[in-house]
Parts: sequence; C-alpha cells; structure tokens
Amino acid sequence: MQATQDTKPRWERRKDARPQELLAAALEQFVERGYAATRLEDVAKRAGVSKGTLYLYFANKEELFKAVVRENIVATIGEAEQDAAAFDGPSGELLGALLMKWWNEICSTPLGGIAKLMLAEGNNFPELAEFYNEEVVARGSNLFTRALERGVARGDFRPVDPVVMTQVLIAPVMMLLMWTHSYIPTCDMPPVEPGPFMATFLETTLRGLKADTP
Amino acid sequence: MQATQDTKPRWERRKDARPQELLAAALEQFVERGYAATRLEDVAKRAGVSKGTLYLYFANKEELFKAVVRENIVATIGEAEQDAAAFDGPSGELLGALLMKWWNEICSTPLGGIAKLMLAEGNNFPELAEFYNEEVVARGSNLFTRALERGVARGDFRPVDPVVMTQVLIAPVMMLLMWTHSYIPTCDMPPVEPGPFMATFLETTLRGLKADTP
Amino acid sequence: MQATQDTKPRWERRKDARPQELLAAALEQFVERGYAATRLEDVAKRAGVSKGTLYLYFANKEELFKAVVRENIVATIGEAEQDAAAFDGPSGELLGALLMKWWNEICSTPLGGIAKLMLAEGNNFPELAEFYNEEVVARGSNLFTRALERGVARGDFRPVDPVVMTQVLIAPVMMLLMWTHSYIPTCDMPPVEPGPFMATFLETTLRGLKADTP
Amino acid sequence: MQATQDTKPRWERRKDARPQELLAAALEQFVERGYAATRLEDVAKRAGVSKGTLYLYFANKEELFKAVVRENIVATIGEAEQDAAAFDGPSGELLGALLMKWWNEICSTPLGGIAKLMLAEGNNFPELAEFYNEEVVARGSNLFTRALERGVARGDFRPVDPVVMTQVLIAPVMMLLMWTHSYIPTCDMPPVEPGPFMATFLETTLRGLKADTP
DNA sequence: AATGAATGAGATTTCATTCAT
DNA sequence: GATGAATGAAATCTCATTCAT
Repeated sequence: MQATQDTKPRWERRKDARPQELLAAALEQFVERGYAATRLEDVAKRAGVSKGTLYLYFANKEELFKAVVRENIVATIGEAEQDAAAFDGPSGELLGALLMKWWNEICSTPLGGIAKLMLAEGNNFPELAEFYNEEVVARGSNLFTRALERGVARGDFRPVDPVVMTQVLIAPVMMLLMWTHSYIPTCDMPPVEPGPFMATFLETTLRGLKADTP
Repeated sequence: MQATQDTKPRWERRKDARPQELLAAALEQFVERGYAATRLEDVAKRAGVSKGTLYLYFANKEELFKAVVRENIVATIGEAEQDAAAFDGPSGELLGALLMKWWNEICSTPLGGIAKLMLAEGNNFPELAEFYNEEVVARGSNLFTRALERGVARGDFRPVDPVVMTQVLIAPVMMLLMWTHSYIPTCDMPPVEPGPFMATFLETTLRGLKADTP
Repeated sequence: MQATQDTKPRWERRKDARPQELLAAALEQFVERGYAATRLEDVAKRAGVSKGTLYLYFANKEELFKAVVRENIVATIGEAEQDAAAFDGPSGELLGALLMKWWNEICSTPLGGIAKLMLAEGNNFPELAEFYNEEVVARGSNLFTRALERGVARGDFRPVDPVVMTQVLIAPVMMLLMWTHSYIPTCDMPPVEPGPFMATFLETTLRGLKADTP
Repeated sequence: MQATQDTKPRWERRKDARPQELLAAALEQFVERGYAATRLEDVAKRAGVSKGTLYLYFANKEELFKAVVRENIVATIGEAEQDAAAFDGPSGELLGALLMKWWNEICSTPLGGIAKLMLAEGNNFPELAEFYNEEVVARGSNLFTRALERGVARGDFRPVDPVVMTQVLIAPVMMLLMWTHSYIPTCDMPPVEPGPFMATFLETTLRGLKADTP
C-alpha cells in the first residue's frame, strides 16, 4: 500500500503535480496581493518555476485565476448542497450549520481571500465578475434562501422575505471574511475574533428570526 | 479690494480654492476605480487641469488620497459624536438612529466607496491603512460601542460584549456598502436593495438585542 | 519674412514637429527591418526619444504604421489622379509617364519599402493588409486601368483586357521595387539597375501593346 | 532481412528517412507564415513529433530552412539546365517554355512561397540571403540569360542586353508569384489569375522582343 | 533516438513622476 | 502658478533553445 505502485519516472509524476503546485502558489499570491497587483512572476517564483512555465499550463492571468476558483471553491459548494438536502431537523439548526460550515471551510481559509478579492476588484474585471457570480455567488446564495423558505414554511421562523433575509444573513459572515483577510489584523484596532463574532451574530440573528410565540 | 477681510495671504486663499476641485475629482475617480487602478491623469482630466498641476498641491498619489479622506470623512464623524452625546431616549432608538445616519450620510454616498476601497486594497498600502484606521475606523467604532454600553447599563439590551456586538452591528452595513459599490448591481443576481435590507437587518437585530422579558 | 513670425516658444514648436520626426523614424525603421521585426524601442531611439514618447502620439504599433502610410503615400496618389485626368496626348506616353512617375516618386524612394513590406508581411497582419489595399492598392491600380481603357478606345493600343494588362504592367515595377529594397544589392549578383530596367521594360511593353498596323 | 543491399549503416538510413517528414512540414509552415513568424513548435506539431526532435536533425531554425531549400529547389534547377541545352528550335519557343516550366513547377507550387519569403525577409537574415543567392538565384538567372543570348545570336530577337532583359523577363513571373502567395487573394481586389496573366505577359513580351522586320 | 517540460531574454504597452517653458 | 511632453521602470506574454528522463 505504501510501497510505490507508481511506475512513472519521477519527472512525469512531477508533470502531473505541476498544475496543482502552480494553482496553490497562485491562490496564495492572489489572496495576499489581490488580482491586479499579483505579478505572474511572483506566482512563478513562489512555485519555484520560471515565468514561462506558468504559460505552459494556463493561457493567461485570467485563466489562471478561473482555474484557482474552479479548483478550490466550486467543488465545495456541491457538498453543501447535498448536506442541506439531507438535513432533517429544526430550521434554526440547519441555518446555523450552513453558516458555520461556510465560515469554517471557506471563509476562514485562504479561499476566503478569493471572495474578498472579487468584491474588491470585480468592478475592474467584469469578465471575472461574471464568471464568479455564475459559478459561486448564485449557487451559494441559493442554499440559504431555501433554508429560510423551509423555516418559514415549517413555522420555525417568523415570516420574512427569504431573498432579503439571505442577504442579511450572508452580510456579517462576508464582512467577517473581509476583515479577516484585510489589513485589520495588522492594525491597533481591537481585532475581530471569529469565534465570538460568529457566536454573537448567530445568537442574535436566530433569536431575531424566531417565530413570535403568542 | 486689496484690503483683506480675509486674514490669510492671497496665495493661500488661492491654494485653498483650487484643491477642492481636485479633491472632488479624486474622490470620484478613486471610488469608481479603486486606489491602485486610479490613474492620476484621469483625476486631472476630470478636474479640468493638467497632470502636473496635481503635483503642485499634493506630493504624490498617497498624499492626494489622504487629503480626500480628511476632507470628506473625518469631519462628518465629529457631528455624529455630538448627536449621540445629546440623545436621550431608549437605546434601541439611539442605535437605530446612529446606524441609519451612518448609512444615509456616508455609506450610501460616494464616501462609502472610500471605505470599500480601504477594505479591498488596504493590504497593499499599509501606510494608507494605518492612517485610515486611526482617523476613521477607531473613532467611528467607538460611537456604537458606547451606545451599546449605555443600552446594557440601562437595561434596554440583554448583556452582550459591547466590542464584539459593535462588530456584529457594523458588519451588515459595511457589507451593504460593499455590495452597493461593487459589481453586484451589474449582475443578474437579485440586487441588494438598501431600504429593505436595512429594515430587515434593524428589525431582526434589535429584536435579538432586546433584554429578555421575564 | 525670414525673421521669425513664429511666436511660439521653442518647446512648443518642438511639440508640433514631434509627430513628423517620429513618423520619419518609423518609416526608416519599418523599411529597414519590416513590420514585425521593427521594435518600437528602435524607432524611439532613432527619433531620439524614449519608448514611452511614441505612445503619446500613436496608440500602438499598428496605428503608427497606418500613420506612416497615410502621411507618406496616400497624399501622392491624389496628385497622380489629377495629372492623368489632365493629360492630352498619345496613350503610350500617358502610360509611360504614369509608370515613370510611380517609380520615381514612390517606388525608388523609401516609400517603396512600405509596399515591399506589405507584400511580404500582409499575410500575417490582415488588418494592415485590408487598410493598405483600400487606401493604396485599389486607388493606384485604377490609374493604370483607366489609361489602358483610354488607349484601347482611342486605337492607340491593340485590344487587351485592361484589368489583366494592368497587372502585367504593374508587376515589373513592383518587382524592381522588391529587388531595390531587398537583399539583392548586398549580394554578388549582377545588380538590377533601375534605369536600364525601366527603359528596357517600357520599350518592350509599349511595343508589345501597340495596335497592329495593317 | 538483416542483410543489407543498402550500403549505408543502419542508423544513417533512419536518419535519412525521418528528416523528409520534418522538411515537408517545415516547408508548409515557412510558406504559410514566413521565416521569422514560423514557430518551431508548429513545425513539430505538423510533423507529428516533439519540438526536441527537430533539434536532433537540424542544429537550429536556420539550418532547418537551408535544408528545406536544398531538398526542394536546388534539385529542380539541374533538370531545367539540361532541357535548355537540348532544345532545338526558335528562341521564342525556348524562352516561353522555360518561363512556363519555371512557373508551373516552382513558382505556382509551395516552393514559390520560399522565393517570396526570401525576397521579403532576406534583409533580416543575411546568411540565409547569401546562401539562397548562391544556390538558387544565380543558377536560375543564368538559364534565361543564355536563352536570350542564343536568340539574339540567331537573329530571333532584336538586340537587347541579355542580363537586363533577363531581369525584365523574370520580374513579372516573380511578381505573379508574390501575389499568388500574398494577401492579395483574400482581398476585394480583382484577383490576379495566373493563366491570363502569363498568357498576356508572354504574348506582349515575345512580340516586344521580336526582331524588327525590314 | 525521442520527448516535452522548463527556461529566460525580449517584445509591447502602461503610468507615476519630473521638469523645461 | 500652470502646463503637458517626456521619461523609464515594470507588467504581461512569446518562443528558440536546452536537457533530464
């Protein structure tokens, strides 16, 4: 099992691994510096290759970025969709679970930096914005909207507009993400601590959503 | 004519008048394109002057940006501090008033674009970030934290950590601001509408903050 | 008259002259190296300016090239059109005059290098080819075709297809142009000498065109 | 099977076979795109081998090009030299036959593209130009010059300078070749059609060459 | 012999900043 | 004070050539 069944010569295994290494380096660099400010040479240097090598695998900066998104984010959304469909219990719990999973598996990881970046630079790169909205934002929002509809239908929640409420729910987490990936940590501000923030937010919001008891 | 009621020497009055136009143009351009992507040539064109003229009044791009912030945002915060100190009534109302004022007078105006920009690009320009935190973020947050402390002290609110709760309160408005100034409006997503968003958010949060009734 | 009526300061006169200097440098460089092999840095160096300066006057390499063509060639064609319209005499003379003028004023000058370049590289730059055909080739060919039609109509020439004959007439001059602007002069081949070539060609062709005498 | 009727050692036979495919691919690519614009990767792809393989057979791009010329053009010239020596008849016919053969067997085939390319890019690649002139241009021109000398000596042609007249004869065919392999066919110009062009050219030129009848 | 991943010099283009007028 | 022409460093992308396997 641990003995190598891999019969390929080393350099060929290297070739297979190369795109992953480049994508990892690109993710780090994009998150650290943003899209426009990321120089492909730095991505290359981080991956330990030359500028030219990047172009063997990705046609240009834009395609590199899209590949990072596809590789890292799109996949995760599918899982969450299945989790939500399978859930059976009070809607407050479903909502809390979705939000925590979203936070823990995407927002708090380097991937969160991608979301920040899109919000920050989407205006200047319309094609990327469109791509990101279709592949990520639209599908992600849906998850929460459906959970809210379920909650209202079951009487778990007071009646709210599920689309607007989705935005209200998403906003604090997105903002926590923005702060986490922004200059804030390096400043003398009282730092935003994800644990207490999420707890306070959830407690407050789920209380605020609860159906009025007569 | 040459007698001056204005105590400033003449060249300084001139120096006072011209920068206003430059700052207005710079604000618009920074909001539209972000800090890094703003070309000084476009700022100059918008102000109807030459590129060189900008350098007569501002040492470089960074100083121009700082001047924009000082000119537009710092002043407004003082007012709000006074309003809050003078308020006498239920803390829920105070909080709601502060949040709405913040939204209406800053976030929803072009100035909101500056906040977005700092969040988005602060990492790449640490000196700007530090400046902005000291002059804007720190003083602004304080307002909300004190209102929360007042509410808890008066028994208007259930006991919460006022610093964390400040972050939870600020987050959705900041996020609304991000969305308002981002690519979202141009996409096929259901648009985020400030009115319903703020209403839903306030209703939900103030309910969630209310002291438990025995 | 020779005292300067020009009231502009020197640098401003320089500004007006600048585009001309750049176009002259570009013409030389394009002719010497071809379109693709011309580096804008070399054009700049030849004009004694920096790379960036070129972009103050021409949006990119393609526009620079088009400007060279417009500035130098398009104008000359208009003149020839008027000359031809005004001509009154035997068609053989008209044809000879047109061919000699074409050779003397365009083909044998650096401008001939542009024609060579288009023939050589047009395939790789379709937009340039289209531009050049519309502005130069189409209008130029017309001149000869009309002169041939006139000659046949007047009985100066035996009946020939004027379009095909235009091509046959143009071909040797074009080829002389190609040779003149090609590597040939630097080789140990017997050089092609324009004077005898044109004389021999005209003599032969005009004899061949003459209407049969009964 | 292993007994060889072929006297060459085995590795040399192999080395003989493979290059043919590479040369064919290189010819096509050079003709299609020119020398400088031809990427060795495309040549390799066309030949169905890897880029590295090219370097096993040809030291570099330049040697590859020379091999293409040797392989395809140099051989053909020898044949024509023999045909001309054996010809017995009126010099007009000989000249016509040589020109038509040249057109049909070289110029109108892909090989014509090589001639175009040399004329177009020779300036930028002096070593190639020298090589091409020695191997191709000099020997080719000779054929026509000798036929003209023969015609003048026999009284078939009026007295002309055979070297200059060679250039005048060659020029239209070369030009037809240039047009055939240039952007012209793709333009809205009246296309140059080889059949009528050659007929018109030959008719006109042979008439123009004919000795004056007393 | 054959591969194809990797390299790095070099080309076009952009833009904050300077400075002669 | 005001101008805007000029600069040159830096970013993206290309491709002939090399070399480990």
